[in-house]
Amino acid sequence: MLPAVLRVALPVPLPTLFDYLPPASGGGVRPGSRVLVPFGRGKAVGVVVATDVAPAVGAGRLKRALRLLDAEPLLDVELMQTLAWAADYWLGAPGEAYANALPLALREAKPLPPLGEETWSLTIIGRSALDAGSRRGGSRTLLAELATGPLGAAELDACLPGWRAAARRLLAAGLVERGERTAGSALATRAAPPLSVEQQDAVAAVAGSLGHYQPFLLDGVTGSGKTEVYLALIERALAQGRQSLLLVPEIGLAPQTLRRLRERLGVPVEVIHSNLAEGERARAWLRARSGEAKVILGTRSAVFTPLPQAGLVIVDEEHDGAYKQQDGFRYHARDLAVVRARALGVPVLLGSGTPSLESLANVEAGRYRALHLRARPGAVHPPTVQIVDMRAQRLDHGLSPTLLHAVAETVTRGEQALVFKNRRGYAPVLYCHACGWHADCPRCERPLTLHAGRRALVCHHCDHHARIPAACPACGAAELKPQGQGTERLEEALAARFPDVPVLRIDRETTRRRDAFEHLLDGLRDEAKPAILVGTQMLAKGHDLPNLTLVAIAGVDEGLLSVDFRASERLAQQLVQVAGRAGRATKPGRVLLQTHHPDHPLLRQLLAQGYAAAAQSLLAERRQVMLPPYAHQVLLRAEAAQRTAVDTFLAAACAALPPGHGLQVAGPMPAPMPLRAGRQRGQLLLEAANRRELHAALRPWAAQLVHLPAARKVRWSLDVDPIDLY
DNA sequence: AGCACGCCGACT
DNA sequence: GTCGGCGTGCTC
Repeated sequence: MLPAVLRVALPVPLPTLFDYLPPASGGGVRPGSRVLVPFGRGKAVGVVVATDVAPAVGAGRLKRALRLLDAEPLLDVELMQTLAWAADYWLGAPGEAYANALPLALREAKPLPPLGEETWSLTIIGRSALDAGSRRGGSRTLLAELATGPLGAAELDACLPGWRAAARRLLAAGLVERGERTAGSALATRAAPPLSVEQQDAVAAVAGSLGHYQPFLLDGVTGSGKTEVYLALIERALAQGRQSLLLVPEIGLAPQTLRRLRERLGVPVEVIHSNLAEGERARAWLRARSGEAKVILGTRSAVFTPLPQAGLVIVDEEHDGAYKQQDGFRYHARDLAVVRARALGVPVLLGSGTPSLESLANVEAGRYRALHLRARPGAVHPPTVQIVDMRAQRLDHGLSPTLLHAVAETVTRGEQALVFKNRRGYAPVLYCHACGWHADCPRCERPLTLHAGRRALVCHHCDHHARIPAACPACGAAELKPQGQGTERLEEALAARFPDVPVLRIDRETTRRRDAFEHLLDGLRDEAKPAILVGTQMLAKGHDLPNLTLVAIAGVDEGLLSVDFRASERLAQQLVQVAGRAGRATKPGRVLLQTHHPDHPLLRQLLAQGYAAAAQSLLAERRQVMLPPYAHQVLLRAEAAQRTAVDTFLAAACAALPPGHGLQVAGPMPAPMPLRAGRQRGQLLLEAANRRELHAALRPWAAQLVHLPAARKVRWSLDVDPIDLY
């Protein structure tokens, strides 16, 4: 009789699973349990995916697993199936899919951390200290956060980074105390605001599907109250004792969502994202697994949270590219959320004011049901949008008189203006008027961005830094001119123009510290004082600024001219999202859009008919030329120091394609950025109208690539449904 | 991905 | 004479 053999997924980027003899201590090994195994010269923690398999290698090569780590499987059947599906679909290494699903702390051969969560609360003197306002800075903020009740460490991490220092001080002073929270601690709840008819309809539609799989696309403009719909549905799920998973695209959006969830639902909300301390992340994951956690809020990786009592899955801002992992195991959390919902037998709600063309196509095909929120309850009128033809105006650092005039009017009224430019730094090019030389990155052959504040030229592709030359290195001319505008330059120009109004720049540079962003915005939220904000797309998301009435988009032409077929979709989404910042409360909003292409059909249609119509046109174009979502793509990328290594590998990969595959093949060809960080880059794009055929052909091919001799000389990756073709 | 083995340069 | 550079090969 054959010995019982375990098949184990190990955290290595190989397409293989590894077979082991069961640990000496005997049975009880089930799929979903972790085992510690000898691997190579060391040890590794793996997940058992099957027991009693026929070994894939000779019995003599089998090693014995060292130890069973979980008496009860850590991953349930549904999650195991979903992970297997995901590894197969995204042509990933199975071991990497499992590694992605487990918090780091659970990938170690240690006992599981206890489930109870560290909590902090105000003492009586703490409350009087808060009322008396005797503390300052971080301590004061922490006291204020705790005023509504005890908070878990994870929640504090999310809403108040760096809170531990303050907690230590306040603990020593006896103003706060530590506790431990287990299931069922009731929290204060706030009553739900009355829902609009549209919101009620949306809630009723999804609630009617609780208990079985049904995807919904909730299409609601900024300020239309999508979050209230989510909250009402989570309440319905809670009433049935069911768990809800709410995904948001980035950590920055978590604190405000968390605050609202916490205020409204009388249950602890778990937060899972990659900035969380690993111990906390593991605890939150385990509380979800135990069913104790009823509401889980998280970013991309939270899609792997176990949900034994799942009731509902929600993906907020579903169009956001942050849901796609861009290295290693390249899964898409939104798509995986839908697959999980199907496996779990629960409804899934994808929400966005600017839905992805993929989701709109799914509505069109009858796979998703569409729900609409058209009204903006908070706003009297939708913002008025006006195109400013830059060709007809004399520009001051890229700002037209019309734009400057509008900003002046706004701040004179005591209101706030946002100037949007999706470009960091001072100027994207440093240029010599005498000979035409411009500063290029030696490792990417792309223009270096001038950063005046840092007194450096910086490559935004590889972070290469260079000194600013005093004279033109080519012809010796004394004067080099910055060409184009970044946020830094706009900030300078606006500060010079409006010396009496605070000008705040908000981009990756000014918000390096995680809390800085929130602090900057908090200062603008309450008081009705004028200000000018200059920023990149960081400002396009979330963040309610009631006194912001003007959004001035300083330039979008890069998006109109890009070769990437997704650029126009992204541009439309970005414009609508950033325009949505204007006039959210009772004041009417105004949007100005500077462009050199005022007659561009996309802009025209977006303005005249809105996002939905523009998206339909884009979809029609995609259909006509058979691009996604009407065709399916897989991209093989490769890079190496030598171009020949890249070419050889891609040629070999191309030759290895199964004969008669019926796929469209583009390439091998240089990547849109053929040189990056000193490495030569190339790609091979495979396309098919039918996803099943594409996968059938590529599955064996992908497994074969690892064994190509040429593969060892390059760094390569496969990207299924790529969203970026750089 | 790690990790070791394995052959060729500048150092105590 | 060694320490160490990273090419190549393997992991059940």
